[in-house]
Amino acid sequence: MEEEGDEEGEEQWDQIWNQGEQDYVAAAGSNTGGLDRMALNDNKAGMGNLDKERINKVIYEMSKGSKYYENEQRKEEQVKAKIAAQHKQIQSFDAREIEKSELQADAMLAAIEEMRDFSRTIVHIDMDAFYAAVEMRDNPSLKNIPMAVGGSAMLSTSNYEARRFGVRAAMPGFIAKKLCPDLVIVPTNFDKYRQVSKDVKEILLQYDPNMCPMSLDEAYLDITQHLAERKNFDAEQKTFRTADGEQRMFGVDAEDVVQEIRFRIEVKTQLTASAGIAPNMMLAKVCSDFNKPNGQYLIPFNRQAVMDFVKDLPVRKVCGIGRVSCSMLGAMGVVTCSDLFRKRGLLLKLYSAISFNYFLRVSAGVGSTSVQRGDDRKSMSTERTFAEINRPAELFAKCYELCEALVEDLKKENLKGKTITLKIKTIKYIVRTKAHSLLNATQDVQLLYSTARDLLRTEIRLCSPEPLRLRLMGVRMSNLSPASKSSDTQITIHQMLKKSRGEQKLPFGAVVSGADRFLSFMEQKDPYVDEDLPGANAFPDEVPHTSTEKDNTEFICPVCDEHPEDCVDLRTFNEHIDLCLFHTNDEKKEEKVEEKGEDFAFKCPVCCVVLKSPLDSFNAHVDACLNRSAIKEILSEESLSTPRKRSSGASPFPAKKPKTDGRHTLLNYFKSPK
DNA sequence: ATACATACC
DNA sequence: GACTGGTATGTAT
Repeated sequence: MEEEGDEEGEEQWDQIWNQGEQDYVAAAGSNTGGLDRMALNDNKAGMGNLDKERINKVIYEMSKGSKYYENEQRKEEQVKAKIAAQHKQIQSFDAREIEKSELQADAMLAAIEEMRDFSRTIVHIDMDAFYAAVEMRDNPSLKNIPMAVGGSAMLSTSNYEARRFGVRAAMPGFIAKKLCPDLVIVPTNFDKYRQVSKDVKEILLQYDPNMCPMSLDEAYLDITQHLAERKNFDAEQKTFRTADGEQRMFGVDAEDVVQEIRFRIEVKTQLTASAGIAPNMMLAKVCSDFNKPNGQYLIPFNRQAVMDFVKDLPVRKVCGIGRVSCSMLGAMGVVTCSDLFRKRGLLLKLYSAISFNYFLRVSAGVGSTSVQRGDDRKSMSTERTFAEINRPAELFAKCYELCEALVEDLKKENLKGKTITLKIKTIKYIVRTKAHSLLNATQDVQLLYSTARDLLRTEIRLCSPEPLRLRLMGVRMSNLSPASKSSDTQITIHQMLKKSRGEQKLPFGAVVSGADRFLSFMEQKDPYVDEDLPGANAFPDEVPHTSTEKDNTEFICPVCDEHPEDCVDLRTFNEHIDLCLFHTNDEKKEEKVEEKGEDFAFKCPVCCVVLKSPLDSFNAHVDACLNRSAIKEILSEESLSTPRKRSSGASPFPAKKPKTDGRHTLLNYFKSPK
């Protein structure tokens, strides 16, 4: 959407259009402690009346010294280092090789020129300050006051009143409040935006059935076909009226069509949109920003017009060239698109073929003319920011929560995936990702979790004995494929378990969690009972948890995969996990893997069922047995309030305690806390 | 294949 | 005090 993080105000760029370089220089640390990336980002449009000095100072004052700011400094250093490395590389070139590269670049440019295409009319539609506009529409009292949509942690967008104060999308609410104490922050209402977006799309589809929405508030259209058909339209087909019945007839040119589209959007939604019309998507996108808000701009469909447009266009305006690329390019004197051409010899030597080709295309004003939307998603993920979590038990529980959420989403789209990626962000804002690919794609929570859990466990161990202190965790599934049904290996396990179930001691003990948010998990049906299969309900949920079973409640450690007998309550169990993390390493896991050769019938150490299945399936089974209850149990309020400590004892297990009688189940433990 | 960075909304 | 969440892709190893 146009209120994206690196974007800004929407007065015409007239002033800035021809002074990119100045802007770049001016951006460097004024009042921001020298940290360019902290500064208000105004490189895409003029923010004429803004007191940038003051705004940057406020942002800096609010941020300096924070963990966030320190991380930004770190990243800034990295970028500087990259620029320095680039500089060094540049110095190692001699003029002759640059000339040679220029010739090579010219050959590539000729090929690009060959592909230049003016046959398509591409339109980019972009709703103005979308979320804010919707909120203002539905609550007129917000209309003439500075307002933003989002929360105190982060804003999604702001209205134009607020932008005058420097309040913008991707700015934390508390800083925005500092910049503009009267700012009203309205919580996001996505359902509403989705509905409005749907209304807009309905209109757009009439001009291009293959229209490509990029988000709730923007879309690309190829109206070539419509323009051709429109020649035969009668007056009525080009006539639309306002709610008041006022009529308006539109012409047959691209600009007329876009006027019509924008008119219809406004009539239908009471919201304004801006639009760009150009021979390709790259240019159309830039154009839609040019006369924003509530305006449109067309680039004539000939080479000269395109080259004129691109000549002084700051590279930062181009979709795909962000803050960092802009800095890197700026460091070698590339600010406008024509600079990309001037420096093509150098760029060819510095950048990869992909990047260089992209730069050349940009310099020539050539972009994609095909608005086909790639309908195959590549990945799906869930991530959450939270107040610091550092205790392993809570980290594992959070991980499980995310896996559950992700699987729910996967199932909505009937997808399964092979590669699982765990993402963590420490309280210092350092982000790490760890990935592991399975042999087969899955959409099974237990299998997903068992993998994510291993990745998390490794991270916890890696920083041991220090706790892993996180502010965010995320789980992603990639390598996706459609989830066909019965071929899933999990089914095999389901069936096996069901077969043997009657003879087995039930694998799961009574499960109780003090945390409300896990109650639903506790109540959910046994994941190993597949209702779609006959006999699936032979053991309804209520039955397994007999009093006998409860008496056999076991605490399963997510680290060592054992259920130490002496863990009779959550406190001792937590101590066990901590010790376990401290004392064990991945050797144990390696051993286990070796044990499991091909074609090896293996007895689940938890539920005693003998399984003969692929390693991943077996692991899934064991992990399910191990974790179904354990992860939840350890999250009680009691456990959370237990001070975190690691004893230095040699044994990974807590001191042995006498086994309690049947009444000392987790359930009872919580019903009558000590 | 994995890790990390960049970019966009 | 306090700085998102989801997806794609490029780059390096």
